[in-house]
Amino acid sequence: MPNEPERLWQLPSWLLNRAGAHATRLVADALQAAGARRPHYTVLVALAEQGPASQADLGRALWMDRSDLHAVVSELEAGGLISRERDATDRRRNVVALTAAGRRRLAELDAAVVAAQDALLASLDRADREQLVALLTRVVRDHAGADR
Amino acid sequence: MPNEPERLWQLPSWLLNRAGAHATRLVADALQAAGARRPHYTVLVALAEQGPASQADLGRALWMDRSDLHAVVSELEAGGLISRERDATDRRRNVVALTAAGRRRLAELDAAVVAAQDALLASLDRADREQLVALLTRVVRDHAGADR
DNA sequence: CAGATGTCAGTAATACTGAAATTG
DNA sequence: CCAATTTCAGTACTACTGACATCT
Repeated sequence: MPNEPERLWQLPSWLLNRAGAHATRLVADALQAAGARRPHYTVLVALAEQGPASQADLGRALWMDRSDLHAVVSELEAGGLISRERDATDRRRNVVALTAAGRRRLAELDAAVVAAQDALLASLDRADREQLVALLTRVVRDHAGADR
Repeated sequence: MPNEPERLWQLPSWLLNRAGAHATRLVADALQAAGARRPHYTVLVALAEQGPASQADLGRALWMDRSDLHAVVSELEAGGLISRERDATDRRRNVVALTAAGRRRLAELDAAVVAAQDALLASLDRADREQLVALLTRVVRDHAGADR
């Protein structure tokens, strides 16, 4: 009979991984219905908020590897959701920007992702959710100083 | 300049994934120094707590796939940390149990994992940590009913 | 020359799928 | 016959590493 190992249920890293896997599944399923994956959505959100940016800046803002970001940006460009052009003032950089189609697609994805958050946190009321977000933010921000 | 997209920092699933990735890295590094990986530790903990169990029961208790569990159990057996024998009363099952060497190894790994938790939650005091564990437990437990 | 950027190839670890063989 | 268990082969996604060419 499968008992729940209490030591694991007291281990923050294990709980984070389990909840994270759960979240990943819910969000991925929601995005898949719209033909996108998690990193694609993340990049679109960042571009919508801070406007055009280089791939290196996006990587630092999103904690994504340059290499993975390159693949995602290429796919988004192929789908016409973003534009990618050489920066005239610094020709090492690509300037990545949302297109009108990208903005429309993001609106669709947003609805799906919001619904997934609700499913994920169904057992928590509004105050609990804010508590959780506040605590996680501190953990993530604390680590953010480590690399960049 | 990489700004932080506020919408992502308000998104529970994103925070969970980031904090989870952070936790995974810290724990994996700690375990690697002792020559183990995360699932190995998890299986050892479960066996130490609930005693001998079949692979199917371990999988359900730990939320691990049968297929992945098979690989982990094989590696632990090769290292002499667990024993694996056919169940005489139900010959479909393997009875997996800790060996003395496994118990010693677990004690070493425990120290490393506890240290990793401290590094992970460095920015939270004791009350905050308990709050976080309580909230995550509710999220995970809520989802637990979904499959098993 | 040192450093940043984008690109490319490849790897490790996790989560998962589908199927076969054995047993209850 | 149906269901559970173990085993096996293979896939998808994420995270990461190392290298290279280009540009500042």
